[in-house]
Amino acid sequence: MNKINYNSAEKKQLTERQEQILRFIQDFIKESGYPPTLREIAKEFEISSTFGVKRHLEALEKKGYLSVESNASRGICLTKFPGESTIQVNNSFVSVPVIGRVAAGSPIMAIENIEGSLILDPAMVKNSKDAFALKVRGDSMIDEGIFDGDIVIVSPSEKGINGDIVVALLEDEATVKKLEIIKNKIRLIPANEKFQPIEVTNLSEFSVAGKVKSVVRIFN
Amino acid sequence: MNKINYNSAEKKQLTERQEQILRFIQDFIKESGYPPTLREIAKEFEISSTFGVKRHLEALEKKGYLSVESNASRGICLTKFPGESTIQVNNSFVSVPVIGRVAAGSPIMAIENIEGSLILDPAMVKNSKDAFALKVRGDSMIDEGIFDGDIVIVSPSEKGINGDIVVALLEDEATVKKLEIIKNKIRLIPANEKFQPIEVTNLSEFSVAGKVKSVVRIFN
DNA sequence: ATTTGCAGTGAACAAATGAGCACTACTTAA
DNA sequence: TTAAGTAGTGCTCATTTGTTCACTGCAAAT
Repeated sequence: MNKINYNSAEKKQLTERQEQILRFIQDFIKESGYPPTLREIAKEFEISSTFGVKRHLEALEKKGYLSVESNASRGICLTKFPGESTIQVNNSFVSVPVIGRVAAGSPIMAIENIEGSLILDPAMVKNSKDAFALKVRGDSMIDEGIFDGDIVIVSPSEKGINGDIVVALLEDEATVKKLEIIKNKIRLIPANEKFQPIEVTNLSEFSVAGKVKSVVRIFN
Repeated sequence: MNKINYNSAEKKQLTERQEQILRFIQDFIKESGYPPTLREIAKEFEISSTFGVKRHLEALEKKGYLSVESNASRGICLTKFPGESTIQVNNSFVSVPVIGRVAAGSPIMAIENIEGSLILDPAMVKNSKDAFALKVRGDSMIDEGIFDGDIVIVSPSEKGINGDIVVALLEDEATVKKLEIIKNKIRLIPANEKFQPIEVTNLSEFSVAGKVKSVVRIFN
């Protein structure tokens, strides 16, 4: 989460001209579907030599805003929007299934349970294989900012450590709670004074479906 | 000559070859950021003449899958996505710019302010053109489940009605608040007892950047 | 049997395009 | 003052790239 801020600190400053040109390139691609040539950029800014443009591109490339393919016409590739090396803008995205109800005893990813799918940024499911989304019911986590109707993104490959927010399967019901592991004792802590912590005694009826990686709320 | 005036609404059938080529072009653009040349396509399919490729493009153009700019290198434009500044890469997801700080007086979408991009499900930006994402600072909306560090997705085309959560620009600062409009009086209501509602008196220094469509929180 | 549409070859040509050099001019910082 | 960074001109040159032509082969439809 702090990642985005982190990079902005060392973000390379653009000159007035460079910013204009970068903007033009972005708009051009938006309009045309392909990047402009050196001469098309030159014409826009009334620069009579392609060489001048080329050096602007080199500057933008050095500062990490785009990359230019040698000897290729229109070989400009926006490195995305500035910053964030971890998020590849290269149209990579993640589609996760949205789980509605968790039926008693059935595997959580059973097709019957899948309500739809959600396209997400890779940053929201970081490193997690087979992530899925779950609609939250109830108010037990409002103090953590997870409300009734919110969607949590769950990484089933991470079973959670002390302090993590997890989706726990307890007696065939799925609940979102904070995991507390102290001296082999497991407790599920709600984030709402009105609810009581749940002590896990019967381990055979308890499992962690996965760790909550992110939360999404969609206003109507 | 057969009639070509088929209904543009119905799907034009592609031949095996045409479909392969269309797919290749889509992938190429995704990978490189710019469309392939005739020769690059020819090489991929081991076609030795650019003419063969050109006629495939003409076929795809007639069938409405793309358009080709005459005499322009890499002048292929997929007709699927006429995107606005919110880059609609295709129908399945949306990429929105993430705004970090909002510099005093500067336009909110100035490049300096853009810290990255976020790929989202269209459902999260519903119908909104030019949507953007904003990182929230401060606790003034915790009762609405919007925490410090959360990312709100903002639709700038909607200026908000009474009761909406909006991003308000007040004296060159952006804040997320609940909008209250009663009898020509505008108030910004925080969702936190510790904060006081803000009465908007000086309309010249007040504007609504957009309505909050959704909230995203990413755990570390 | 003939036409029509699809798929491709090979070559020649012209236009579009990127690369490079030498030189000018302005600003800012050491 | 000198050096470095930015912004540009005018001009070649080599390459890339789209355009076009005549011709082949195949399969399905008429």
